[in-house]
Amino acid sequence: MEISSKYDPSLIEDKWYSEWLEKGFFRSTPDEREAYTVVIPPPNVTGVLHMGHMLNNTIQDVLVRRARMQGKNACWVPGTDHASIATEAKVVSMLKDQGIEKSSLTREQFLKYAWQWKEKYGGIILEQLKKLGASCDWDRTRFTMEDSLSEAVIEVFIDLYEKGLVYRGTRMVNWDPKGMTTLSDEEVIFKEVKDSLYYVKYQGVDFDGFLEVATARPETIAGDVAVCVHPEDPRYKNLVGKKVRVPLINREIEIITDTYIDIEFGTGVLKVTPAHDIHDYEIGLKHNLPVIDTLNNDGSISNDGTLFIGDDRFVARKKWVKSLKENGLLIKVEDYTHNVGFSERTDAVVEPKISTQWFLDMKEFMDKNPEVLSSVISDEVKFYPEKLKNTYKHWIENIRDWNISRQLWWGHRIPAWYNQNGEFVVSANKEDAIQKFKEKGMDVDADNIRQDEDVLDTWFSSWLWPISVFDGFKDKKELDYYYPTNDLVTAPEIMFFWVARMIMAGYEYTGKKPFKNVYYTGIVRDKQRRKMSKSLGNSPDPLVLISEHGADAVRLGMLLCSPAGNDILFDESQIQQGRNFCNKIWNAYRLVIGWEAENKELTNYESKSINWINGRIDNVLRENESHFDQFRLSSALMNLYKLIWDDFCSVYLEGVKPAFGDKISNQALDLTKEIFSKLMKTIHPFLPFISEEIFQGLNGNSEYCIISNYPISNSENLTHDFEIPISLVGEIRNIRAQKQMSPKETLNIQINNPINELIEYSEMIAKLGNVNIVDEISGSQVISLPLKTSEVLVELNIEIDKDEERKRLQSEIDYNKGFLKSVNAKLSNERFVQNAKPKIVERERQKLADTESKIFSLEESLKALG
RNA sequence: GGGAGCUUAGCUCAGUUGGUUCAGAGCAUCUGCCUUACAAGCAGAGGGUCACAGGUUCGAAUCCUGUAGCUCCCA
Repeated sequence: MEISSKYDPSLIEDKWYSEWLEKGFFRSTPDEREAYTVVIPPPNVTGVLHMGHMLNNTIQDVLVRRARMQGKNACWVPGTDHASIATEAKVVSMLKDQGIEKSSLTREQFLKYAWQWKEKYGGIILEQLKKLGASCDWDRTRFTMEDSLSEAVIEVFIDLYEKGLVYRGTRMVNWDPKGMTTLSDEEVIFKEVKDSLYYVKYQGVDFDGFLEVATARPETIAGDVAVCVHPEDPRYKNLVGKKVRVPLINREIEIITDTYIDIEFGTGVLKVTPAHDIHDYEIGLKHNLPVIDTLNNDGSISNDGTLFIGDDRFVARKKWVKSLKENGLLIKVEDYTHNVGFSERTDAVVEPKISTQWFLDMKEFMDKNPEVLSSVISDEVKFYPEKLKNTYKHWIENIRDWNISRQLWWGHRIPAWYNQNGEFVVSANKEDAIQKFKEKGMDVDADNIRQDEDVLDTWFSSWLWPISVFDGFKDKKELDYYYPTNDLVTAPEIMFFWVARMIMAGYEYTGKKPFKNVYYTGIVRDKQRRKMSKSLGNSPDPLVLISEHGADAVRLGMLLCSPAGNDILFDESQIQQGRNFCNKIWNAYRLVIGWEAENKELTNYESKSINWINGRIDNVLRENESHFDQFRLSSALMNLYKLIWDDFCSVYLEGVKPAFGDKISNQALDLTKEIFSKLMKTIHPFLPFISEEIFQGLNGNSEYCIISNYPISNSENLTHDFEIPISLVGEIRNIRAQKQMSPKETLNIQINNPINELIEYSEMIAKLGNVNIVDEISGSQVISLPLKTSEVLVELNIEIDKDEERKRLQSEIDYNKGFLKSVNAKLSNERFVQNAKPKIVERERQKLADTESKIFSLEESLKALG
């Protein structure tokens, strides 16, 4: 049978994936084995796969596959998130394209469209993950808005309300005028923006002249209720308590004092606009000032804004500036760089806004659950990389109440009910609500009860994910087995949104941590370190990459360049490297299955080689255990890459490969296949498809790589006796390259005083170096190579430049003498000999002896050259 | 403004309690090879004052202090 020299992943990937599915290898049910659990960070239900998902899910799959092969009951739970604001925004824009305005629809009509959208696009991303090879238990696929998970969300809300942790309150919140909803603090992204600072005249009422006020937001002037100066500011001391006129509006406001004011900033005078700035709001509360809200929910000027009513805030700003100028009230304009908050989802400039919302009292919550912080500090929940512990600690220690209501329709509707008097109760349904109103002695008219219009923050459902995917709020059976989960693989940017809150929910509702380890991946960037994004067009389509190069190649390309905790700089050439590696393995496979075997003795050399390669494998397995423990997957993969390519292919296979026309002993062939199979198992978590294909091919399709036992390191000792022959081969090849001789040309060498290794491995030296080892070299053109106490003479068929050869030897001697000097210096330093560990001193003595003998041998060669 | 971290080869990064010839790996580069598994390959080579300046030590890429530059997080 002819097998192509080019590995074609398209021929096998789908085949194996469906076979694994069919055999149920991904499925998990509780049994007596140790559980290994991972819950997927649920992607947005209508999202599509991007490079970040690829990295994230490849890592999870590597961990899960390895655990499965280690005999654990591996359970990887997939699912999607309803992503309230993102999905609603998509549906709104889809409807707009069809000429339908959201405002023209009832809640029910809108939700119908939204569910249709979800049915159509929901879960595409999960299908895409299958192409990557993700070994999730698909029977367990969950969705944050399905019935069971929704019930858990409502139950938790009610519970927290009854515990007094959830409250309804009027606060200054972050308002997204584009999404028309509030945002949590975490959903606000601060960016540095170049703006202008306007210096405006506030005319005195009961004094001559005016106050000069610097502001970046002239469009909010109509909302001014005071101007404020620092009590110690000598410039304004005698004006305190007097009045000024609001520019253009002419309303009179008082000059007050507060120590909040920065004397250095602007003119040292602040216009106090409580409706539109958080600090002004606080000053307003302190001084009992009124609130004038000059903006509508969509960011346009409200009736209370007096001027430019209905204009967008940024349009109004320009008009205000123009008008101030025309009226001689604008003194000057300065460039001003400051940080402005933007909505994470819609990128609109966030407006501080006073509104009534639902909050979770975080201080109280943390007092009740101190483990949320202590578990991370003590590594009970371990973060990789560790440095993120600090960030977490800082956030927790400065935590603020969590605004959990959103002015959206797509999501879990808040289970609060209002009577005709505006009083409310919290309960799961209307019937219970009526009951509760009655119990509390409040008026209740069944026809006039209405449910809160708002929905809950998406993260208010995701924070329950590790519990709710096992239906842990109803039934503890699966929870007891799978929870706490083992590893969470996610992006650092959602540490506060999600990771921290899962830890909170975990301790509140199970009394336990939700996971043991959190591995934060980096952000996928392009070669110029730009974040991959749709708008930049620098993000390749992962599915195209998979179809072009194969899933294995993509996985390897992603992982090779993603050291733990670092951003990954993605470049398609890395995937080519992955593809090349697959091809290398493929060709090794072609070689081995093409060998013809016959019944003969295993040679001494073959058995040595087998011992050596097994030792190498054991060594890598041992190193990789610690790499895996530390989530250093790149290092583990690189170890395997070199093990297979350099040790197995370039040294082992080249060494035992029978000469043209010869046959190999069947014992050696069997052992080689065994070694190859072992390597395929070892690499399987990284390259699941090609490893399964080759593993099955080597073993006559009798068993599956995916559920085989992951190899463990058996021997403690790596055989080092290969090193000297290999280094000799290297030197011979080097001479060949320097003299520009063909690799095809066989050279004669003579070994004087051969040390053991050179005798034992003479066959390998001959093969890999393409040399004949003879007793006595006949020619006169000879190069000498000292090797420990032996000397190797290489006979060349070309004239040797004796001067050049002398130079080479001399420089070698000089280098070694220099080295010898430094070793001697150390050893003759009494303080070194006294203070250094004996082992270190002994090492230095050994170096001294080795170098002396090497110099001696080099000098002999130089003499021989005449 | 507050906090955390980083700086090692052209690029991306390792470097574990300070001590093997410790200055490494992969990629890239250069040279020679279509050698019977693989040119998606084989063989070989070059390349770094470990950001800078001090200090501790017998010994510093590693520990301490300062300086510069960069990144991230929070307000």
